Amino acid sequence: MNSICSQSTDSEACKRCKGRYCATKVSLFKSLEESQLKAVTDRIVQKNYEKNQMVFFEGDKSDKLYLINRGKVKIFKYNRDGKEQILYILSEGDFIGDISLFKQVELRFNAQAIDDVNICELTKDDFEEIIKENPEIALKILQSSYDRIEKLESLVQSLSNKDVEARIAGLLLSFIKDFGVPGESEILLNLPLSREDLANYIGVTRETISRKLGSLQDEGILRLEGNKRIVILDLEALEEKYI
Amino acid sequence: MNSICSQSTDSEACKRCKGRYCATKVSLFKSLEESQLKAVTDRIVQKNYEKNQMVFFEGDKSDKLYLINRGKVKIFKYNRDGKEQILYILSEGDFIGDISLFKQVELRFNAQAIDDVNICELTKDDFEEIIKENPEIALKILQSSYDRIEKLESLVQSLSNKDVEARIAGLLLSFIKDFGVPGESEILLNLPLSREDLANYIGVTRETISRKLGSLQDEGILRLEGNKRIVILDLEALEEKYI
DNA sequence: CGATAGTTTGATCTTCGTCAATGGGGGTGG
DNA sequence: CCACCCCCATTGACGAAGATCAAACTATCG
Repeated sequence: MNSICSQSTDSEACKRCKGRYCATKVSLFKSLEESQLKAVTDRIVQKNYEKNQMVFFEGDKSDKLYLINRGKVKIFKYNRDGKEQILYILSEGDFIGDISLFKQVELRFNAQAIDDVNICELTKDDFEEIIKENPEIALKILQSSYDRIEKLESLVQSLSNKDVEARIAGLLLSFIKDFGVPGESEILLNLPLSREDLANYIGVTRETISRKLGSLQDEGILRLEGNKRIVILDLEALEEKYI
Repeated sequence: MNSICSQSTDSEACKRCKGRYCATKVSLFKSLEESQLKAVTDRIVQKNYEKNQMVFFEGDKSDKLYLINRGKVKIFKYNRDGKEQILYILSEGDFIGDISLFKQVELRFNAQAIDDVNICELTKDDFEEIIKENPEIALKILQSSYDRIEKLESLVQSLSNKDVEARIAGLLLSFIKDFGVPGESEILLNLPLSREDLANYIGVTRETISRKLGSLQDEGILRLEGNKRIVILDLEALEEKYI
């Protein structure tokens, strides 16, 4: 999912075209024809959220579909001890809100912008209208809900792992898959999350993350560059930690 | 989901009718008319699995839909340290296999009978045929996949809880919801799982489960009756532990 | 260049896992 | 009908690993 639209020029274009690009970007609408795409686009309202701003809160009435157009959004709940448990990191092309469209009336989690984020919003009614006109979208929703199930199952798998090092390895590997930039022998990883968020993802404290990343660096598996960049030096060794 | 068909008489009927009852029992097929129901029934193959028998294995080719007709089935994976991580407990009326029907070719988890189990099996091809004839089933699949997502999200929530007592409380509460029999002031809970399985569900050891259940008993919150029965004495206190 | 939020490091405490021994209940065979 | 056995659960002692609290450090941005 390497963002064309995250370049500034294109995001300019996005504004001009009133969200058309974001509709094409979302896999849900990829199959639509030009005219239908226009119908979707006309119903979309674009919004910008700046870094750390909340997109919605747990308990909010769920009456919209949110399509991520640019940036990243973290979806999380608070657990018993008041810490965030991150469930998903959504990027460009992903969408959320669907679950509640057919069933729930309240959102079951919080959504917060990680970057500066541009989101296309579609009301529940409009969305259902679109589905009626294009029933094949329902199948795509099903598809994407399976993707979500898979993500959750592997998160469960990871959380059930006692060994914290294995959990971190798993987290890094999944980030590499999503956001990694392969070099000649190394892989550059621009972390979308702070240490604290990393910790919240795999259910440990930020101190533990620090220590474990430190020891992975000592072992020569990776190199930490500032707070937001990690260079993976030995992918195989990292995979070994996870398996 | 209180089982009519788990009574012996009815399960006799099930055999005679060649699976018709199991088709009606499954929410997927509830909307079907008599004639369509018959079409489904004719394609179903019933199988019995005895306690602890495996229904399928992770990595098996996924070419069937499994509808639970009687009994309970646990769905699990093995994690890095070789222990089971239980993902779902399926009972009568639930089904599994759907996820792989449209996408994967390999099952991503193991299924094992907890009780003596009766399962109706439907091939992938037959199922797709049925969906074509009854498109409204697709929507039900979507619905049930949302249910699954909810289950997983709350499992994640629970696993991310450091406090083991809270995790156990959460597990008990979810069992109460599914299998609890309310009395006058107490709630009787017939556990579907062994101590070891309970432990595998929330990612701790069986010894820890024993100790924590013991201390909940000491606090007067519940009473242990043998290995498979728990009487909940103070539901509010239990909920307090979870919140 | 300085302020500040985020990160790392250290020392101590708590909790759960591990290993080993004991206990009990249900089913089977005498 | 009882005794025995086996499986499962419980209990105890100990150690390891991560949480917590506190302090030092550093990246980043104005």
